[in-house]
Amino acid sequence: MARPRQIPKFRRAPPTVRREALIEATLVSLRKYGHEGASARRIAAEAGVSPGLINHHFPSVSALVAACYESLAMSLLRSIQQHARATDATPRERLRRFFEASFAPALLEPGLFNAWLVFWSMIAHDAGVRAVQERTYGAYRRALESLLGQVRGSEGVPAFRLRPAGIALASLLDGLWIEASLNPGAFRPAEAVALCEDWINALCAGALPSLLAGRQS
Amino acid sequence: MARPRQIPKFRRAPPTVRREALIEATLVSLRKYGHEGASARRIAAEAGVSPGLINHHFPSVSALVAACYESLAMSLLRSIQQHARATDATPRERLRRFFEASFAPALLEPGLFNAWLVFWSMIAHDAGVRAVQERTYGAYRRALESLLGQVRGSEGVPAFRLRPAGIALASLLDGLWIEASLNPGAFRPAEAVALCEDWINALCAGALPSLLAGRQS
DNA sequence: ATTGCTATTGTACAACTGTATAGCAGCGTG
DNA sequence: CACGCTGCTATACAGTTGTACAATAGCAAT
Repeated sequence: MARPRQIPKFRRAPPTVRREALIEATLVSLRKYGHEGASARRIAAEAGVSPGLINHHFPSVSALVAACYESLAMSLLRSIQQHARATDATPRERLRRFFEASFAPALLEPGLFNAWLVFWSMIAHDAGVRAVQERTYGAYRRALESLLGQVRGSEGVPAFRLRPAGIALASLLDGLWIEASLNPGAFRPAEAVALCEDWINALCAGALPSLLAGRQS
Repeated sequence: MARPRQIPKFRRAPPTVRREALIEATLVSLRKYGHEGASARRIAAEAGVSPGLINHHFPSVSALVAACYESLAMSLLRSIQQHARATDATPRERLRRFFEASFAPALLEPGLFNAWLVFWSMIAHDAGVRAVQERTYGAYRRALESLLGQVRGSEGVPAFRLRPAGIALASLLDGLWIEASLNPGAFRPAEAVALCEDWINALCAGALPSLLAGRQS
């Protein structure tokens, strides 16, 4: 007794909305299935859509994954930055909040790490993904340099070279994040935060001489 | 005028030798092609052998990749350790040499990073690879703990918690290695070594309080 | 109610994947 | 020289992949 054509077979959506939905579905698929989640059919299924639709909105699957990479990286950075500057705190407190946000449960979820591995492994072969990597890494580095710059202006803090310090801090954060993702039991988030704070304290105490100004290497 | 059957179509090899050759070919293939290099046909082509031979010597391609992972990780660790304890030096010098070996040109070659990404991305889905990861990470951590233990015994060095310190140092090394692999121009190997040395110096100066003994977190 | 634009589907395509298996052939043994 | 063990090849299989394209159909404008 069902009336014919009561429920439509699919719903149209404006390109912008559909593209965003596909990017979101890609993220879910990558988190769930890792590298195999980057397949057109897997993503389409996750989005509840036919595989052909991907090529209608994106030139290729790689381009969709690249868009997903950019969207995710920028969104995470924004969220961490927002958490860091939420209070009118001292520069050191802002850094601490940045660290805390970097090791929040959502960032340590295993699926996120696997998605990131997909992005990284595509850098070598796909120019679009490589471009996203450079852009997002630059933004990340600039965010750290900005926070470090505020700390450097504080009293009693020796002049250190901002750019290398930012790169070094990014490495430390990445290394701890990867270690925590690969080996969940190795340490607790609070320990990672403490290690980052220790590093900052050492930097501000002049205990990291290779980063002090006036040196060449 | 070629005499018939002058050149044989293939050469037999004892299982041990052939297995080693397949592992070596896998390494080359992963370095060259990244994730796509983990295909049975690609590896077989690299080894100059038919695809079916892989399943004759290994239960599956994943098992071959896992064997390659273990072989490579252990070989690299041995090589770094050997370089570190070559001299009858002080513990601090041994650590410095460990760092230098960790950022030698061979370790920073882009292909190596891409091979590593393949290993890591298989951890989530393949139990064999996961087992290798746990074993090799354990060996790596133990090596660092051993070196750190010698440093801790030195004069004027405060008692620090060995295990967390080893994990933290492993994270720092990994983070710098990844940063250098992803972004070759970010810093030079010597800077990475200097950052590691700075960290050790800070640890020995008691400037990393979260790692000092007698604390719980 | 009909028209028309176009987002969407469904399918076809060639190329690829890992693995199983039947038989060929290298090479040590007699 | 012939035998036979077994490492090895070649092929077949059912599955996957990304992309292209004709046909369909949602839905807004009229």
